[in-house]
Amino acid sequence: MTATILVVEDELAIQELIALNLKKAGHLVLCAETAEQAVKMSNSVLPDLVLLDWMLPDMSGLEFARKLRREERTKDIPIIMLTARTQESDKISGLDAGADDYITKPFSPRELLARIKAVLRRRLPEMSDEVIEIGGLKLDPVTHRVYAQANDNNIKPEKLLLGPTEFRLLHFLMTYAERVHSRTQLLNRIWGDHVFIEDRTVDVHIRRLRKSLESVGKEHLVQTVRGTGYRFSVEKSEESVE
Amino acid sequence: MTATILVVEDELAIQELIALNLKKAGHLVLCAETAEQAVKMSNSVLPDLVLLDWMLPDMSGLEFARKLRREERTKDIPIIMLTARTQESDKISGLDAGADDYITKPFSPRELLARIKAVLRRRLPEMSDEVIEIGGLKLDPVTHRVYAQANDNNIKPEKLLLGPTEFRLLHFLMTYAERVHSRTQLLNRIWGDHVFIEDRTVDVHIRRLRKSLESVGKEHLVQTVRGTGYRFSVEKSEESVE
DNA sequence: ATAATGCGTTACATATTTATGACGGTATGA
DNA sequence: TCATACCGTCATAAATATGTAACGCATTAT
Repeated sequence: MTATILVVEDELAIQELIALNLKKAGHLVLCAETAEQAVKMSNSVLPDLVLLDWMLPDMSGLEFARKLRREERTKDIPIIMLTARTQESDKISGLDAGADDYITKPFSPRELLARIKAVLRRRLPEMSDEVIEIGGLKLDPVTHRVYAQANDNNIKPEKLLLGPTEFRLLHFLMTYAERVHSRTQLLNRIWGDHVFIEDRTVDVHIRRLRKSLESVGKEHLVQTVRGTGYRFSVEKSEESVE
Repeated sequence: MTATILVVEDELAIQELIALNLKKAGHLVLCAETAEQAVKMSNSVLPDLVLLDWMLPDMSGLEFARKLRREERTKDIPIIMLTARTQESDKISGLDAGADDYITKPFSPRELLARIKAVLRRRLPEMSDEVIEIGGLKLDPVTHRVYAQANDNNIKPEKLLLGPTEFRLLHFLMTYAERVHSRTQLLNRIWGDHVFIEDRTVDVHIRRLRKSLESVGKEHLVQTVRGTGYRFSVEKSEESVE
């Protein structure tokens, strides 16, 4: 549940307060007072979510939201609007601009965190800390552990040891199970978007992940789709008969 | 859960009503009509939680809340704000200066109690005075002592000597056993939010904690999760099956 | 069939992250 | 006031994770 959150708010008292609460919840917080700052900031570090004040000195929050939505790199970032008003019309146009949710001031930190969690779960499921269980594998983001249910049904689940990258990789693949991801997609989502890394590196990490899975006989879950990429799938791919 | 609650409310009828309900729920209640009174009161008896009316005759609730947050002794006290529904919400500039929650009047006693309970549990779960016992370790918040049950079953439990920080660290980790915490999270929750302390310092305290645990052969309970943080866990993080 | 492409696998140098012991400063208490 | 306990930081060692290149096999295209 640790996300990078960009807070765009001109009232410093509020900004600080929000930042405080977000940090305490374990998020990484970036702050900006103006849309201009926010743009710069999001250019260097791509946030996972943007908390956006409705009224900003230089550009309206609405406008900034549109800008985010227009650009390829940022168009998928969830946005939560902060507004002091309660008028229905604001709600409409805020959501229109592509905001995922909006909160009217004043709001409690609890409400804020709840909304953030909800939005993240909706837009970036791999960031929510829910346990994922597929194909006899159980991955728990909170305890950071992966268990494999023994194939020969019965008996204790075995614990799986993974390096940091392999853990994220598996988490991502399991979150979007059955879907094929190109190496580039995996690099962007798991390594980050600014990195310059060889596509082939993904192969190696897939290899390492598989090796760990082999120790519990689950290597068939990570499948290669030739010419396309990789996939986590419960169904066996090709080789049927043995 | 018995807590000392300071109620700051100038309308006596409401104050009394609240006090009545809180007492009935087993809390110890302090009442103040003005911020000035409230300050005096909190100087003599440190409350566990403050119920604060938004509008006060001498000082705004907002200001009082800030004052509480500023001072070392009171900065961690949870605050719940009371606001009248009739007040224009956009006059309330932003979050309640660090309020943990807020309730709009009129509210039901049941709602009030529920929020109080939630805030207390959320804000200081590791402050509840319950003895925690996991993995052969027994930590008693009241006596501020930690005992280790000897591994080679039966024989007297050994007492464990810990510094203040190590005690809080262990208390926190045991409270949220099995969960992984990043260094930043640990700093925020155990040291406090405003602190400017190196992440690496956590390592050192973990080291000191482990050293103490070694003396009773329990050091395996505090585990490193590379790239993420630390965890208190009963399960060994090493290999599982052979 | 042969070439071209894609993938799996391994080895390895490098980078990153943790562990640890030492040090100076501060608070605490006798 | 002196002694002790604690704390935060640093330097260095140790551990382990990471990205690449290289090579060989498998699959696909020509």
